[in-house]
Amino acid sequence: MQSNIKFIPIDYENFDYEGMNYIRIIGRSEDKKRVCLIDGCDVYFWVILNKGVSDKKIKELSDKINKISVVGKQRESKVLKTEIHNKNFLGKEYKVIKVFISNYKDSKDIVDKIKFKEVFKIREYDLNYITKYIIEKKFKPLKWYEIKGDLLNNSNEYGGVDRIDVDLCLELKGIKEIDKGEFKPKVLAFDIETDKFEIGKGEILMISLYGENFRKVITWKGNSNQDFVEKVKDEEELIERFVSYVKKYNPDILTGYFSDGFDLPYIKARADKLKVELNLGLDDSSPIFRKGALMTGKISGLVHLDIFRFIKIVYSQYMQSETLSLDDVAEELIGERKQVWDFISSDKIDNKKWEEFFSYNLRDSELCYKLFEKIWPDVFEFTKIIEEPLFEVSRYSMSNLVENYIIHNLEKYNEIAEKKPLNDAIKLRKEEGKYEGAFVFQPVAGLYENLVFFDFTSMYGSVIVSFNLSKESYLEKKEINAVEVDVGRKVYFSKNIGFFSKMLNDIIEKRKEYKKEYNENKIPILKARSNAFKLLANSSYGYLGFFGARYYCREAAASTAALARIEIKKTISDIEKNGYKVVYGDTDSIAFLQGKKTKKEVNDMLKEINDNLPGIMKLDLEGFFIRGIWVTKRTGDFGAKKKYALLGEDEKIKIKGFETVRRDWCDLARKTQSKILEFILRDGNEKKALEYLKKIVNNIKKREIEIKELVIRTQLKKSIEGYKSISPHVAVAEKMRKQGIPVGAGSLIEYYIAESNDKKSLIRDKAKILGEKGLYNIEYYLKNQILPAVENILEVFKIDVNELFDGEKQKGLGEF
DNA sequence: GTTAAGTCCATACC
DNA sequence: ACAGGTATGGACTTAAC
Repeated sequence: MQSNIKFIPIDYENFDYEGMNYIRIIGRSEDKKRVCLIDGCDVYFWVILNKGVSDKKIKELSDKINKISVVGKQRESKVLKTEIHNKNFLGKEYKVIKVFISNYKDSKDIVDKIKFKEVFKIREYDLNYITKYIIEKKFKPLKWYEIKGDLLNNSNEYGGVDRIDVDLCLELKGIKEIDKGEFKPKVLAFDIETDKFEIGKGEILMISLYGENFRKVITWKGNSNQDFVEKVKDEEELIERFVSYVKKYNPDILTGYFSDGFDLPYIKARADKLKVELNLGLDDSSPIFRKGALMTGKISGLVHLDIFRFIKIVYSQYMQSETLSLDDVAEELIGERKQVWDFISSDKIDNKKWEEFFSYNLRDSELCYKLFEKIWPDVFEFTKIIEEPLFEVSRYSMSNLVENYIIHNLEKYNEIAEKKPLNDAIKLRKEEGKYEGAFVFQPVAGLYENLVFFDFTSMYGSVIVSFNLSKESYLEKKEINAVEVDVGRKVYFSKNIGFFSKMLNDIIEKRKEYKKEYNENKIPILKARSNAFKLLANSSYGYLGFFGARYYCREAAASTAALARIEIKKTISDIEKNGYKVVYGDTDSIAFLQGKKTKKEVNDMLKEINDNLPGIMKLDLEGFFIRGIWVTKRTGDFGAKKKYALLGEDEKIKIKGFETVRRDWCDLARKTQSKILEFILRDGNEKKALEYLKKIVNNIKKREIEIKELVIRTQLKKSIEGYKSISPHVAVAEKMRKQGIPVGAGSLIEYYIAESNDKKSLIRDKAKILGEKGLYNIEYYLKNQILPAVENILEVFKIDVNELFDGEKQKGLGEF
């Protein structure tokens, strides 16, 4: 029986049946039914032949390849057929043999048997089946299709893989992409509370769930009068209830915050220990964990989405939050906070406290649900643009996103994909070392008035496109008409525009287009679309220089930086030739003094510069600023780079690089510095700033400052054992560990510096955990926090803060 | 034992 | 290991006396 339905693919999973590869796709129909599709596609790779191999020889080779088979433990795999094609590889056309095989898992073994001198390269045997399938069938994640399929409910075909909990299961017969726009998945958020933070230790105390018209806290602790709390008899039952609620709610997406690294593996570990089945999958399977640098938990049939992972990659660089904790992120993205709760040992919790704990737990799931709604447009757009399954895209690193975009767009250029570098190639690439990067203008410290900022839009991306810099265009030796770049030695690039440049140009064009669309219609989905292309454009340069990239090309990356240096320096000198004084610049931005010139004159100059920029490069007006301050380095008497503060025409202050924006300085130092910068920028002089400083210094001395303003936060970047040098935060982390507080790579260590009798001791010996008794160290906070934060700012006004601090010593409290 | 240079480390800018 | 290089500056470590 055939069915025709409108369908959106959400999750893809491959399986083997009788030695062949198949795919199971889970998605929704237009009428919100959960549908499973079974399908398959050809599995093949390409044998690229050397130039000049005769047709007769190619035929011979094909015949030999056709006879290859490998016998493994699992199955026998063989070549099914071969075809001869003309395809491009790195921009050059070749005769290639398309080799179809029975099982992609054995492709490497088959490839190893193809050893003929006529073979130039063999490629695409390292693409995974799902990627191949999506490319082959053009059946893309999160796009709507009209599909045809034969009913396959609970049959024995395909070994019974269709026996899963869905409304409809079809053997796919045909697809047609349709334009049906958005998709609102059914989402369930979850969060657990435990009495230990380490996976494999402690017990699950409660699990909360939050969905549309659904909220629940399941627990075996305490007694509750709150309607969302459900009490069960023990932890076993807690896990069982959790599973049954998930199944009943029937979500497309189960989401958590850091649930890859904590919630899901924790539940799994407890389920294993208690011998309870964690059959969350639609086929009743348990989550499968992949251990890498980060653990990843996959549930069959529904998408487990860890919001933290996506935010870390896609949002974090544009976020203000100092940590990626649920509390900070929720505050910044949706303006809501977690419920306050101090963790206490579960045996010390009384009934009233349990009630608080339950609602705390539910609140976390609620925030998670709301965060999901907030990030969904971005996740949705990225998935559609990258064309990889949602589960993967939500976890991909930036390089993975770029690379998969490339792989899914190669067909337009008749290109065969380059292979992934193996370990030895990666090692070699790493040994090549760094290359010279961006140019940073040496500023002169001072307070400047009426500044103009220009910046290049997507500078590196536009350099790559304009000069055609990529692996395919890179020439081993000089050729006529080639682009020559000096990166310490001369390197050359062909002027034949390659697919990499074309693709990147396309990305930049789309970014422009969607940005324009968004400006005309400010809806989240358009912003997400524009943002996704911006991110892709901005990271393609990093991708060129990334050792793990298929299209890694150190020469192209180095040339991009070199040409960007040349262009910004040229532009600086153009601006100077127009009679302006340039005061700063970093990579793609230039700051100069407007002087007596009008805004129109500035804009005219901008236009003229743009008329003469190469290729698609473009300089933009970033803005006009009323004042700006640059300071000297603490060591040396010349201006510090990457540290400045501006007052915009909109009266807003922008602070870059200063301690104010560094989270490893105490709040008091940061606040004091930002106030001082603000006084100076707004008033144009230092008088009020100095008064303010004196007040703060006085307060410190009188011990009127609260410890919480003096807390220093430093992240532990690796395990405690990994440190060669024991800095204060490492010493504090060690102390915490001894007290049984869990700390590890990634923990943000909080401490303050206390008074100590031993004057010679190191700072780390005076560092105390919050809550540890002690008086804050006046000398430390004056000399190591406040003074260094303000010294170079006031120096611009010829004020030696040291004198104030020291003078005070001689005069007693005198002046202060 | 003290001090200056060197190293490690975290965090920022773009 | 999971985009790149450039830069500041604190605190510890080490070398030199």
